[in-house]
Amino acid sequence: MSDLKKPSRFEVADRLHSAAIHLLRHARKQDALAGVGPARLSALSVLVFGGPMALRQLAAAEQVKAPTMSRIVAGLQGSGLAKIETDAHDARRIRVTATAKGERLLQQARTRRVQQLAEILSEATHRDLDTLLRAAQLIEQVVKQAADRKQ
Amino acid sequence: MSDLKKPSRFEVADRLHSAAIHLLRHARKQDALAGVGPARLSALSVLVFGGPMALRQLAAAEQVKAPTMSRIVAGLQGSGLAKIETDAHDARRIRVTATAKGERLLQQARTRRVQQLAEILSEATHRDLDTLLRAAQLIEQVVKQAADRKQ
DNA sequence: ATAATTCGTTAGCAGTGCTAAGTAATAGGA
DNA sequence: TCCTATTACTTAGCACTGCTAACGAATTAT
Repeated sequence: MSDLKKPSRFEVADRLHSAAIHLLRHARKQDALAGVGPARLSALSVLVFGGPMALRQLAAAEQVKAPTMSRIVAGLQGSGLAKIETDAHDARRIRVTATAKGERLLQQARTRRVQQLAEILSEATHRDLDTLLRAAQLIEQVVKQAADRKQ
Repeated sequence: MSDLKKPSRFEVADRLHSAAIHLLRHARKQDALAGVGPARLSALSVLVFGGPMALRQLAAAEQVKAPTMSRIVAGLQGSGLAKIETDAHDARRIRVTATAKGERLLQQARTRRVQQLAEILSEATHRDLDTLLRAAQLIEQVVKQAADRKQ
């Protein structure tokens, strides 16, 4: 109960936006250790958890235009983190796949990021953690709903 | 009723990380409309809500190195969104201030961002909003504590 | 007075976003 | 079938954002 005020959606959205930015800035520090930029790391994550896919799909998943993803994939390929094959049914398409090295690197980077955030949460009580967990679940839920509404 | 399980810091960090990424991907779309890059917009926000400050302070607030902030401020100045004065007590320092134009632009961008996220929250109940607001406050708090521990 | 520190800038690199324009392959219609 | 339109990806070139290294100027400490 604590707060008597009923927060407006606008107020919540604004504070949530700010909090998310500040939170991710801390996680970002660890990314430097991976030796791979954030866009490549994020795309690699999609490949590892979503499986091989065409460039256009990958671009859509990352909400980025095709030329941008083309360069990201080229970078991943150059580092040996992903490989490109041509589609058997459509020679225009490519099939991007994470390599074993890519999967290994992603897991390490992911662990570092999460541990960095866990460290930040060291002052949080169990009650706080419960609130944060429920908030994270809510966010995933409403974001998914919003994405579904679009298509 | 919620959950009987006590969430670990690691688990909370992991879900929070994922939620923050997905949330910000939606907000990012609106930022393009401002005609000002995200780093400049964010720095301008600090100036508007935190008042005039030295470059070093601003860099610290944005968790960015001095040369990066130097360029961001130069960009803001070039667009007439901020102005630079010399500090009266210490001639090495500069005093960065948001202009009226900067404040106006920030408020517009802020409104767009907030409306975008508020739309996403359209399905959330008052109870959900309360959870999200408290989570946002907690995040800001622990991030601030982490930043203070460093210096 | 001199040395060390602090503040900000400049230069140069890498990465990431975009649009415009080009190439190659596929799909569709006359 | 052949010609056109569409789709998939790449290339080129721009702007923005992050970094380190190296510099000049001002302040602080010895």
